[in-house]
Amino acid sequence: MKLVVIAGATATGKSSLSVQLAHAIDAEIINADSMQVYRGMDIGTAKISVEERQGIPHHMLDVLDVNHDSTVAWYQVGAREVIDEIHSRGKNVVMVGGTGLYIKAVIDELNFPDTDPMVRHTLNKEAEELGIDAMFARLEKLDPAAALAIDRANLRRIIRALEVIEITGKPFTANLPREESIRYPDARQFGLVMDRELLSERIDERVNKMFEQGFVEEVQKLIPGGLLQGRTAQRALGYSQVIAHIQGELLLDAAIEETKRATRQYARRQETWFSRDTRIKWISTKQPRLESILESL
RNA sequence: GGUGGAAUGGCCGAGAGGCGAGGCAAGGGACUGCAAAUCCCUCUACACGGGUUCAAAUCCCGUUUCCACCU
Repeated sequence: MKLVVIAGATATGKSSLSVQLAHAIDAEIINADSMQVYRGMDIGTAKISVEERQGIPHHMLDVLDVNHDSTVAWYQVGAREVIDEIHSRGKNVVMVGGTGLYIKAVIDELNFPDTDPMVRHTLNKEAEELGIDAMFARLEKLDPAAALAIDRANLRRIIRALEVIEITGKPFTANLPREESIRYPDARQFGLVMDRELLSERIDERVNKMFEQGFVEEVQKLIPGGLLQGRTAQRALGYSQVIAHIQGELLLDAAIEETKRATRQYARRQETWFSRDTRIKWISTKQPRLESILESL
């Protein structure tokens, strides 16, 4: 049974292509977008509508409430279960999305040591009191290899490394596999590319449409559901800007412009991430997408 | 026409004789439980022409443009 991945930056047209592909190879779709997992976050995440899904089952989509946090570890487990379940029914899988880490976590043998809220809480408190330099110094002592890999200014990653060391009693780097071991060696990955200018135009268009379709109202409706309580959902592109607008910190026009800008920057980061994975076969706008994929399967 | 003020990198914006503020945008990059997150790097400007000075974005003179006010 096949596992086909469609990756690439936002607004490159992954979703609609994935439906076509699913039809062509008798597959079901698994979402690999960290924000589209949330129920109710539809307009702002440019989530594919039910009609557009054309009857193809979509998994890992609309599975989390906004007041819960999505994490890679959670996604990894869930997505793998779904993949194996679909395969066991004799169907293929198309995994689509722009969250590179999520895709990698599923396909490759990434293992995420547990997290402990108490440990983390203490570390955060210590960081506040002692400062980031002290935390980095501690990491340097406990795990020099990790300190080398983590930027001294990136508190979030420093704390996670310290957390893992404390929980497992082993250096953070000990948990990382030496060589690439792959969970789904037969997975085929495709990436959609578009030149910056075109992508930029598409992003602007898409964001304008979001606001016309009632993005602000969507956010307003999500707030009673706990949007502001969770850590991840409220930071989503556009959502954080709209929240700022609702709270009177940002004019509507500014929120729109900021969303466009932030989305463009995000697209760049996505390209950087995906460009590292040499297994990805890139498809440009000049090629017939569906055909190109079907040919190389 | 007169008087005064201003002119700084793609944009905003400090500096007021000698180490090229900073922010934003843009570009590049990192990435193993918040990843649409978090973080790193790069981009050498002072309107123009003269002058003073060892040294001028900073002082002086003129030119241009803009803004105020006056007639």
